[in-house]
Amino acid sequence: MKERIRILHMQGKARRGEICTHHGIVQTPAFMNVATCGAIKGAVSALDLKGLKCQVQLCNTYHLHLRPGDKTVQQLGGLHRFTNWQGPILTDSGGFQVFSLAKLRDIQEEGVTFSSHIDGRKIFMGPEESMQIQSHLGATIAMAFDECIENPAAYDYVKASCGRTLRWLYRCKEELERLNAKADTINKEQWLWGINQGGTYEDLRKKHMCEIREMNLDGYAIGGLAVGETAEEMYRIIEAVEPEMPVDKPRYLMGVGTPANILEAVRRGIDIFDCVMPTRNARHGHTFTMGGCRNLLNAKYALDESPIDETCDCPVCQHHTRAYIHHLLKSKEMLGMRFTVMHNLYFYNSFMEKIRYALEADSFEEFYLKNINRVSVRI
RNA sequence: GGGAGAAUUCCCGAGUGGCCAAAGGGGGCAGACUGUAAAUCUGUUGCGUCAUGCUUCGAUGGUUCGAAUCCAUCUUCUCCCA
Repeated sequence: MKERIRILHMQGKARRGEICTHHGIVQTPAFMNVATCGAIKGAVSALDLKGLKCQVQLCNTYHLHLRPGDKTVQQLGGLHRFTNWQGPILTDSGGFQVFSLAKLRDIQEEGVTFSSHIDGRKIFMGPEESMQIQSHLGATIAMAFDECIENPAAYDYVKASCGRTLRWLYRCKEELERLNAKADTINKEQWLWGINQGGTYEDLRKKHMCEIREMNLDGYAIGGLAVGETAEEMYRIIEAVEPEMPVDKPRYLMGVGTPANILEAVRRGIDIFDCVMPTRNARHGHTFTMGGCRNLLNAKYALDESPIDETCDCPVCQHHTRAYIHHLLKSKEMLGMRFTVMHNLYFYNSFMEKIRYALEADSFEEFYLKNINRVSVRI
């Protein structure tokens, strides 16, 4: 299979590349903006995203299957037409919900039975169901259906789970190939990215990565990180797995993370990320800047007429003050969340852009040293 | 004009002699958040030179070893009958 990422430049393990999809090119390192239910939470539309340097969106299989239903999205022409976002879309497989809905599930070899978080009815999802749903949604990239295990977990459980996730991956690949060949499929070139698991055990991680690498998929993710282990353990696992990852396929670190996590991971060879942090934290007033984080709900901003970040070019920082956004958030006006979400997404997307520029200029290491501590401080 | 009831900490509202600086909720102040959670979670919220100290439950006076709780008077408010 041909390469799925073109590496333009490298500095150490860090890669500057581009992923050429049939919905457009993604310049990497890149951040995927999370639109779980087909919408960025905080009333930010596909139209807005164009002004926020967003390259690619992530939507969720499980959520869209429950509502409005993947068949409905299919009837409406797929996610691109439905949401009017014409760039690349990746759909998460529902595997993470096996983890996050832990109290409502039953995992078997065939698949997982969930209780819907909406009305409690039983939902069965296995590899085939996940692929069928993702095919109906018609995203650019489908993620494999996996089991994400909380860290720390017992070695024997992780080992057995990796075996099952691998068997599920074979089934995912076979099912998606079948679906892509069907006449009525919206996206007949839908890609499949596999997901590495193995908890915090380097040997299981490497073995699993080698096994899924053999399947020659369109991309590879590292999953099951930032779910309980320390940041140092996460970096150690990335370092252990990375040498086993194909160089010509995108490398996706799922669900990560803070700006510092992203810098550390890019430095260890990761290309693409997603995380709810910029959007979720924004809704609670937490905003990101290159100089650190500030919580606009804090009383000290009540009379502050500065923008969120004096150095930021985002649409919000061009027009609105901390005092106004503070008031909107305190009043629980949706506009407040919209503003902080827009700012944070712009921050994440332009943070990735700065990383790309630094890589192109061979100054990534300087960029890393200058910012690794600065971006995390509270201001 | 007659009758009934009520006033509690920033707000609402429990508490009817000691276990009460006073439940619970809201609001305030702060923290958390990593393949989503707008709707969540945590801490804190009379003052203090903080190990048992001080002031506080409409006001004043009283009963009692001890009062937010009982009594008297006053003030304000609500409802009912005229």
